Order: sequence, then structure tokens, then C-alpha cells
Amino acid sequence: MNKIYNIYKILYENYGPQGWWPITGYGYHKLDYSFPRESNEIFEVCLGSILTQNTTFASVVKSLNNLHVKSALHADAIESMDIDELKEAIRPSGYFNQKTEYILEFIKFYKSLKGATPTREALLHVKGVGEETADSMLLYGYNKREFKVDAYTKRLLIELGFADEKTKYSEIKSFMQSSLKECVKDEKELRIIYQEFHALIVEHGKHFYSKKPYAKGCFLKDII
DNA sequence: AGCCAGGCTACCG
DNA sequence: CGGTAGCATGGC
Repeated sequence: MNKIYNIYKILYENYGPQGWWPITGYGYHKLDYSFPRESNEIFEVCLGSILTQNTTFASVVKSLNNLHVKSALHADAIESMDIDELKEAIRPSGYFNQKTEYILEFIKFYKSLKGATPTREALLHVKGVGEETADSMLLYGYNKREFKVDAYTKRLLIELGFADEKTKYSEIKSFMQSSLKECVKDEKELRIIYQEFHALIVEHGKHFYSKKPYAKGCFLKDII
């Protein structure tokens, strides 16, 4: 058992299963690791992945609910919405002008897939979809084994001595994936761990890696 | 009042 | 290539 897998175990013991990605439009259901998701759920995860860029998920839920009450939590409905109405609906998530553009760009791409799973490379060509958003869609929407790296992940790894400020997204991602692969051979189990681990890091990050100085009170520092 | 949030693009040197 | 301004709302 390497240190990264050990971190996962400790976080899991402390916070329990997180059950990401929570689906809002059809009722929150925790711990649903089914595969594949229904197509509307995949779309909701992708939409949420764009909306959650640099904001809190609570704000995203408001936006998703705004769309849901308009029966507009689907690609076609959003695409045919009045653009100002769409902006108003997603306003709570911030950057609503940019995100409206991103969402409409993504919907064009999403519909062109006709239900197929996109490659990561193709996703990265969609305006508004960067590495983290692409991995978020693939990991939580399409249930693919793509570890999602965020600011908390990087801060945690820096604090524990596994990375520095210059470490790139791709380096952190492959480090996390290769570490976990050493310990977990079953592919489905590995995918679920990717899903849980990122969520656990976020939960842990909210406690100890939001305010500077980071890591104050982080119990992982004493163990790892 | 100010900082932070489940980032990305455009543009700069 | 790396570094940074701009994007915007809501919560604490």
C-alpha cells in the first residue's frame, strides 16, 4: 500500500463515501455507481461540470434547479431557450455570459456525438472545456477512469511533499493514477476510487485547504 | 470589506 | 512556452 492509496483510505475513513456526482433534477441519490448512467444524467453532469468552474456546487444546484423548473434540463431545451432566459437561469453560478457561450458550444458537440462517449482529446477542443472540466465529465458523467485534479489536489500534494507549484495538471493526474493502479487491479473498483477520491479531497480541502496558511490542522500531515 | 469557490480563454512577453 | 487579467455571483 503506497502513500497515495493510504491517503485515500484515511480520507474515506474520516469523511465516508461522498457519492459524487449528485444528480439534482431527478432527486439526489447518493452512492449510485451504476454504469452507464442514463443519457439525461450524463448531460446533467456535463452541464454541471461547466457551471461549477470556479464556484461552489451549491450555486450550481440553484442554476440546475432554475433550468429544471423550466423543464429545460436537456440539451434540446437549453438550445432552443431564449438566450437571456438562459443567462438568467445560470446567473447564480457566476460568469454567466461566458458559461452561456460554453454551454451552447458544448451542446453542439454533445448532440453531434449521438449518444457516443467522447474522447478526452475531442472534449478539449470544445471552447470552455479545459482539462479539469473534461476529466469531470468523463469521470462522473461517462464513468471513465480519468482522475480529476483540482486546486485542492495540488495544494494537498504540495503540502505533503509530492508536488510543487510548477507541477503540471498532467503530471499530478498521472502520478495519482499510477499510484492507485499499483494498489487496485480491478478496473471498476479503480474507477469508483477515482470518483470518491477526488470528492474526498474536495471535502478535506474545504476544511483545511481553503484559507491560507493552508494545511493548518490537516491530520494527513502527521500520518503521511 | 475582502477573500474564496469542485477554471478557462485570450493575450502578453 | 509560462504568467496573468478578466470573467460574476454568493457565502462567510
